[in-house]
Amino acid sequence: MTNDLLVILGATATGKTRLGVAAARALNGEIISADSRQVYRGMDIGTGKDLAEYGDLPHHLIDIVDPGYEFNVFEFQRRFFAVFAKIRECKRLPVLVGGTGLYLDAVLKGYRLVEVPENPELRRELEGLSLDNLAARLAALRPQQHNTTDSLERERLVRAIEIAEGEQAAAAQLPPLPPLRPLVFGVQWDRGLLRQRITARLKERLEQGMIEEVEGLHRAGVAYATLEFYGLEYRFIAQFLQGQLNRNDLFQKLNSAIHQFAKRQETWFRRMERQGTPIHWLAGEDDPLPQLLHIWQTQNPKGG
RNA sequence: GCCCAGAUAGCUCAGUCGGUAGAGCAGAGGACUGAAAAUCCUCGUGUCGGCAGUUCGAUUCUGUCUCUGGGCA
Repeated sequence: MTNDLLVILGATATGKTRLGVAAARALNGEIISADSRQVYRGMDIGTGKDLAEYGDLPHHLIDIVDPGYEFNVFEFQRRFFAVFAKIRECKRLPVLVGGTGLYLDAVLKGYRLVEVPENPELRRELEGLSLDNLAARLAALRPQQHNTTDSLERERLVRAIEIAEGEQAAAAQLPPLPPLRPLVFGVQWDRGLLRQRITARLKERLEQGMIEEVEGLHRAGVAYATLEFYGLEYRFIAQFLQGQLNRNDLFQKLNSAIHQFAKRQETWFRRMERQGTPIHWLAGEDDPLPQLLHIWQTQNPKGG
């Protein structure tokens, strides 16, 4: 009972925030966000924070770092378990809501992530090596890499080597993660309808000043390269602001990039199911709350 | 009304010196453990506008019709 966790996942624009808030209200819960971009302060319209929807409902892991900071899965996992424990102490129900598949899996599958502090000795040793040598060294430690930029930037290469070596050293004495008893729901739409919603939402966001938001972040010191790495609205608007895209291309290209993103999210969720995480799918077209509560009640007969 | 150029995958177009065709984009599927809204992989049969002619064989040549641009009246 004390390890209960309600999870609501879904692609972008499925309405999972609204459902999460409604469910948390009904079940005496608090929201924990699993969104790799809503952690950043000031990135509001572009990440679809919907802050107004929460009202007085406590919500966590939103607006916790400044733009430019490189947040990551390890930090997410650590902060999640800290917040989870706190909410449980208050005898409330943690409601994990989000669409970042990697983050969801990090807690649901209990990724064994080791804290690897900076290693000055190793850094000194790597200082003299060329990029090629660093890349070779990383490749030896970790045969498959998933991010080509890791081998193009010195700073990231060094950090990647540091983590790979630190992992090997510390994996053995990793403390176990607290057990969870999750019940996972997914909000789902017909793909064509979801695309229509995304397009409509993009128009609204542009009218709400999304371009000005990105402009402001850049003026406040966030480099265009960083904004571009944040992807989607931040990437394409940064390109627009630098004169690389006209207004029409901004809309068209960003729009289909978000469509493609939604598809990738759904691919991840399907993979989660295949790998053993049961997901109760709810149709976004109908009001999914009653069905969610019904299933929740069935799984938790004591009520609560 | 006349002249010219088009009509090929959902869209933009390439191509076939006559043997039924291929790119980009869109779309679909997949991978994924320290920036994951990132990064990467795979997938292209469609009356080649309609009809008729030439030909063993036409999307490709010829005629004609329809439609779309542009020009001249």
